[in-house]
Amino acid sequence: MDKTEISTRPERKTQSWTQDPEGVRRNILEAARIEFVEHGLRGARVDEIAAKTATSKRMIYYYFGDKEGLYRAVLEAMYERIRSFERGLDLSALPPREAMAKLAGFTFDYHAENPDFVRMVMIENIHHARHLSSSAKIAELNLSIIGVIRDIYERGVAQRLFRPGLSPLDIHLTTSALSFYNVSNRATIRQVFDHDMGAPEVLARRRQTVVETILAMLRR
Amino acid sequence: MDKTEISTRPERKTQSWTQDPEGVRRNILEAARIEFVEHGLRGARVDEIAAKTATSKRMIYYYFGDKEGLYRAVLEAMYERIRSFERGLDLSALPPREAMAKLAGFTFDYHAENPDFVRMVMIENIHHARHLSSSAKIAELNLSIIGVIRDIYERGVAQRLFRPGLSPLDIHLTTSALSFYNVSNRATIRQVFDHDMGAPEVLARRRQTVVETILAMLRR
DNA sequence: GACCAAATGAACCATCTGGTACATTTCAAT
DNA sequence: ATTGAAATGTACCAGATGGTTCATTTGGTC
Repeated sequence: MDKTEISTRPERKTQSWTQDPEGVRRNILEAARIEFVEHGLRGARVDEIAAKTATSKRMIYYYFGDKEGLYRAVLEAMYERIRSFERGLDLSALPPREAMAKLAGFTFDYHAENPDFVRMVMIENIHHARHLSSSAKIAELNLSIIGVIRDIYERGVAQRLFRPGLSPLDIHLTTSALSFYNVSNRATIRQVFDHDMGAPEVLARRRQTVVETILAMLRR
Repeated sequence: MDKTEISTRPERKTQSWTQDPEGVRRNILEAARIEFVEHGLRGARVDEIAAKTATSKRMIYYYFGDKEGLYRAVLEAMYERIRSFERGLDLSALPPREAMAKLAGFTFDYHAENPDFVRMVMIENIHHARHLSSSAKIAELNLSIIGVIRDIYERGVAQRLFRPGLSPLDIHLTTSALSFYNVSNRATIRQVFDHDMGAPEVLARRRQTVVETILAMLRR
């Protein structure tokens, strides 16, 4: 079947393996995540992803269709992951200020601990979020965080702890921005200010400032 | 000199033009900016840049060496541009709170009005800011903004308007984050929350919240 | 144990893309 | 007018890269 006879490989023309579709899928997804996060959609090389895999490039196309299909799969998997973490929070029992501080702290920590997620969101924004279109899961995820914030905020306003007039989205955007930026812009911040936002002490200090800022924003 | 005789072009084998090195340079830079901002470093196509140019691909390599050289040139030009705007501010005459509000407002507006700059910074961060290394101009630029903030902040602390204990960089990072995020993550915010941060009313409202948040952060 | 769809391997290809070779023209100094 | 360096046009290429073709194997089902 080989068109060429000059192969230097041994006589073996066939090979054995065990089937494991789900394992192969996960394995590809993991390798792809690393590559896309590091090099972006266009910068990532399919051959390089395949090389990092326990299987072959053939399998990438078999399971994911094309490069963009693989990218979308990686993106979805990352968004699904964050949801599971968020569910672990139980804020409805805490008083408003404590609840908000805990939520802000969690958001800050999640971003700091998951730079891959942050980079993926950056990359997706560069591409105008065109791969994030028709995913019901994502809508659900984010509606839920808004709901959590609304609950805390309304309790806080009712107790005259928070100033009225803000929208839950305002609060979420502020929290996200202050959590996202340190990670997303870490490289330019280091170059420009010679200040490493990834250093533990720096990060801890920044965390406190961010939480305090959120609370200051809410104060009457 | 043509190796092929099947050209369908007219007999003309030579052509006339006027020399204009600086114009050509600027023209290339402008076309490159558009392409890099839209597609990123790897995504941008040199042929496409050349096509948007009044001249040829040959000139790109003549003036900028290679694709990365061109990218660096675009990046530097954008950083230089923001400096000229910043100089226009005169904040030393204003009282601390007003000065800080004006600075925050300016920062917010500059980001909102220059999404190209924001995208370029995003792209550079994706690449770990490796093209931003040895530029003295950039260091100077950013040192100056820190100096401006320090001046305002120290006056505010001396007048017991601001709480002590913050660093100028803290304040700058907060201002930047709140100005950057709306623009950098506009695409995902729209997809996820069905909320367009680019709409004028939305932007104006957000601007006010951001300025208020900065002031709240500083308040004793 | 025959059979078939799902799963996998290995080589191959068409095209895109950054970069270059070479000839030619402009412009300023002499 | 001459000349040489800077500037420009045209065609071309080598390698990288996304994607495909074709054959083969596995595992379950009857």
